[in-house]
Amino acid sequence: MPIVVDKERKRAEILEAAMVVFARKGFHRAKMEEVAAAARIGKGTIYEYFTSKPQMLQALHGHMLGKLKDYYSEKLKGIDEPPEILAHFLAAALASFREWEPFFYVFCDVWAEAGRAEQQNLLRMQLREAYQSSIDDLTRVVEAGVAGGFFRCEHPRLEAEHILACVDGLALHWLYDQDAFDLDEMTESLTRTVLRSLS
Amino acid sequence: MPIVVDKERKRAEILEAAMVVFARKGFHRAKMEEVAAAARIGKGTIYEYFTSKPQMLQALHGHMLGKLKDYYSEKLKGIDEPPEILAHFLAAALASFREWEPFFYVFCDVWAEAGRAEQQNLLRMQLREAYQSSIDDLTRVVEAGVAGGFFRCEHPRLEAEHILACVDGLALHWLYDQDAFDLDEMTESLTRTVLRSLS
DNA sequence: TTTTATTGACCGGCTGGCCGGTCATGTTGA
DNA sequence: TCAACATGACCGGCCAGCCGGTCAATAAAA
Repeated sequence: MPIVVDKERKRAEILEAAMVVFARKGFHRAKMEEVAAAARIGKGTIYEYFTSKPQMLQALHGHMLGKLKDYYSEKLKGIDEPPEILAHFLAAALASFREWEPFFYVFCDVWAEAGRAEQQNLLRMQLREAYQSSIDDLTRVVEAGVAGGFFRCEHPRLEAEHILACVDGLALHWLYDQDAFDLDEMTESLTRTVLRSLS
Repeated sequence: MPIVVDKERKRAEILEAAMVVFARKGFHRAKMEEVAAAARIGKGTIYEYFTSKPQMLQALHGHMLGKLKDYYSEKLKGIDEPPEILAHFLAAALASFREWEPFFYVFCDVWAEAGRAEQQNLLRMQLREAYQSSIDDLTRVVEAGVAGGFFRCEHPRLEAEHILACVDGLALHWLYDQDAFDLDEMTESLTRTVLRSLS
């Protein structure tokens, strides 16, 4: 039998390379050849794993969502009280700007692409689902806090949407004006604001 | 004298056309020829008014910032009390999603481009300045509210940043999942949350 | 053990089409 | 008549995706 390669593993390696290249140059400016070079493979090999450049972006998006999800569950492991969860979530979110900076650049491309695509577009659906699932998670935390007597809140879901929007908006502003932000200060003040608005 | 054209006016017309095309297709997929067709002029004529495609995006961005600014000052005209100003600002902001929808699509492209560009890049500087000036305005409103006894707030600037981030984040989410948002409901709840966090 | 056959993995040169930008050639109206 | 303006055919660089082919590793046969 011929060489057997761990396809899954290699695919992930290519996606890691793609993330670096896409993040730096932008999806449209990045060349498949550059991605290949970054992954130390030939251009043609990419097409053994992905069918097209847009499909690769979609795969990369899924890959990163998975990693971010793992990151959050790691950061929130073993924390039970809703106010604590919220505080750690916000801290993790803002810390992720630095830790996952390349991802947020790619996210800009994804937003730009998905917003224009038709509703059934895979990338767009993936984005919607990820967003809804984040909102769901956050809503549950707020509801648990209300049930436990930690929070007061009439519309947990709307509150969750505000929080998530705030985090995403900060990510955006941070990306193009990093110097204007002190992430630690921002984390502290955001946590204070959020907890206050829930009290 | 030969034909005299109102250059400024024509330039603005081209930018309006560009906005429509860029919004629908995205900056990179949009062709200069399409912009020209939308503006009912020849492709070559575009280059009488703009030096390149990226420069055109930058000009468009400036154009839109100006229109948005006018829009806000119109909406906030004659309103004096800080809580009122804030409420009207938020209402205007969320209403602008619908009214200026194309602009927000273009904004996605601008974010993606500017984030990757070097610090001195015109587009990036324009974005930074617009952001800082919005923050400044909002900070002044909060400070006035504190001075007038309407609000309590220890860090007006940070609070202003949260508010603006929240608005921008909502714009983003709304763009790719409009069905998930009831803008009126969102306006009401956001206003409530913001005013509560300042009380 | 050596030889041959088989197959999956990998590769990079090539090409067709695309598109930003230019410029030679009008066209217009004072 | 001519300056200002408009134009679209054209050019040249670029790049996604294709495709013909190589290679490496094993299995099977000798």
